[in-house]
Amino acid sequence: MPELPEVEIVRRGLQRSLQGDTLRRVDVREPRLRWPIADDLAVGPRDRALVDVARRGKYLLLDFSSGSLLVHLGMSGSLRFLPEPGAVGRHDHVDLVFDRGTLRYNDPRRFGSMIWHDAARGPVDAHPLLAGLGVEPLSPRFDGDVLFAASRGRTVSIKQFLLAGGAVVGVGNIYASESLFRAGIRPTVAAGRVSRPRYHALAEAIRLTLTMAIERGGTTLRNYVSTEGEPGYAQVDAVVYGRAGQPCRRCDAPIRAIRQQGRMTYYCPRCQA
DNA sequence: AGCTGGTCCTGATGGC
DNA sequence: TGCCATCAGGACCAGC
Repeated sequence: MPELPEVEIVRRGLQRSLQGDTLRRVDVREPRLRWPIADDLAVGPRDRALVDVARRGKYLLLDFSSGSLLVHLGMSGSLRFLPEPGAVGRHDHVDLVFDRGTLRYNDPRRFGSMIWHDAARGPVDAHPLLAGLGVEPLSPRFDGDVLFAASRGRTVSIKQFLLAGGAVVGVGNIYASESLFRAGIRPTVAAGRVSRPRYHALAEAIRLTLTMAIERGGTTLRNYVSTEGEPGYAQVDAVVYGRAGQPCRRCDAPIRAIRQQGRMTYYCPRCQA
């Protein structure tokens, strides 16, 4: 599934090939995504130039002068840039037709979303879906103090605390396990009971894990992502994720799998005290 | 307010 | 071989 690194790679690809280009038409073949695609999606950005492509958490923000197109890839969404549109395939739900080519949205599970935010309604950062998001993990503002401060008094596990996105965004299920392993923190410990020094280690682990994945992904994936078809690089490189019963790469103890809030978590019972 | 569990959906997987 | 049940997962949301 697209985690933050993949979304960031898509963002860069979009910027490279479509920035400055004019959107002429939106073809919606299947509006039933996480929320039904509204009619204004086809109207708001029409005949406008794509000014910038930004990212907030796992949301892509296609910024036009008239507003922003919010795109979330959900679990199985992907965007492909096609100079020539070609035949429409299964789950190809939306086409954004630019002068230079077509940006095609494909999403088998339809957990993704496409939402138009008109500039007249204020800055896109204030959009309800974005307003409550935590700090960007790759920004200079992100460090252990941010996590420490946000976690005081919280009784949920550190894993759930990370996943919730209120403190830091973009740490999905895979990277939560990976980062906690690197920081030597047990996923089940209450967020409010983790010390400041350990949060500093965790923040570094998160930054490192995500940065490495972006670098790796930049060479592994081309241009536009494809979530389907390509081997998930995150899983290929996983230290603990998906490795239940296999020896810890650091200490050889068998990796343990547990379920937290219905999500799988993997950790080393010896390295993560 | 914080926390839990439900929900959407389809492709992959495994048992029979 | 085919069919059916189960599961995975992002993130919002209702209900306590």
